[in-house]
Amino acid sequence: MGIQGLLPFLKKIHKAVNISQFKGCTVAIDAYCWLHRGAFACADKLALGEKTDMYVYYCMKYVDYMLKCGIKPILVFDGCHLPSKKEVEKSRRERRDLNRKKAAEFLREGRRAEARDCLQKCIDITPQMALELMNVCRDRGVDCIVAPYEADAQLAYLNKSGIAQVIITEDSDLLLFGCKQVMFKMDFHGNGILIEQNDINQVLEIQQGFYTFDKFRHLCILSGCDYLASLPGIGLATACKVFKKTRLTDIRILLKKLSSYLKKNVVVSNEYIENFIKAENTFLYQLCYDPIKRQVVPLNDYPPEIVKDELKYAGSYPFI
DNA sequence: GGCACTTGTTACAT
DNA sequence: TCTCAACAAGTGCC
Repeated sequence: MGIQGLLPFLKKIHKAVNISQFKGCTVAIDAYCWLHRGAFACADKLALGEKTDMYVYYCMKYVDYMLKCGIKPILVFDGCHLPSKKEVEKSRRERRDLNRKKAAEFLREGRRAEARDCLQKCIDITPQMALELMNVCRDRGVDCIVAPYEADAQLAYLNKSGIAQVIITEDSDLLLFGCKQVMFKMDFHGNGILIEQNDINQVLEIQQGFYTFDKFRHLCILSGCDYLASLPGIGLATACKVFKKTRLTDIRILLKKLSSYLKKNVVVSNEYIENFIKAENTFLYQLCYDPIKRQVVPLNDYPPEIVKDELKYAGSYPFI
């Protein structure tokens, strides 16, 4: 998930922080991360359909800690699946089904430890489980937002618009969506690591005056992301080299010249280039909910030259 | 040696 | 019928 290896790649700019440093701030949280960890503890009960709300109280432990620190938490949940992710969803479901069948097999043979192992691999967070957490939060006066599409874009919107000063997640994609401050790996003591957008070029080392955030987004997409698989043999380090060499800003032209930058033959089809643009549009214009205006808006304003057709598959064009 | 990619382990809690 | 895994170590390529 996210960008393969992005967090270790940015190690140089990791800052050890404690959430209590953000006293007085509003912090938006990728609720799925906590739900998933909480569900892990009761994977067997969930898989066997036994009643449990352990995952809700796991999440509330974090919420209560933040309230105690004088922080205002906002929990953000995923909404609709992106049309472009249909195939991914299908393969995940198939993998879960397979593990569920294997678990049943192990149980019949009395091999309980192996069965539990498989049950943990087929954890899925249902909308029902998310709803239970939302209900407990709302009873406690804690705000929750369900994103029109992915929570990632919604979290970025809250951060960019100044509603939330910090984002808590485990997904490196949040940096690509344009968050200013993202905290990863937060534990029960509130300890975690902070990555700030302003520090990114300390790692990329693109020549002063030529670095833009667009280049960071481009090199991440090129290295492979959720919306577009990488070209064979290209990861973060190789993608970064390309953007250090060139001053081209037109990504279509840059991609066509990829072979000359890499000094090896890479096939860049027109289809790949079009899919690259669609992937980027998903990072730029995915639909979000503005809780102040009370309406659905794109993460960033549409530029005048945008081609509506390119947005259709990206959950970024309204009224489709 | 640096890099991309594969594989095995851990996560949770009692 | 129901929402996303991440990391370290090891391998093999250029």
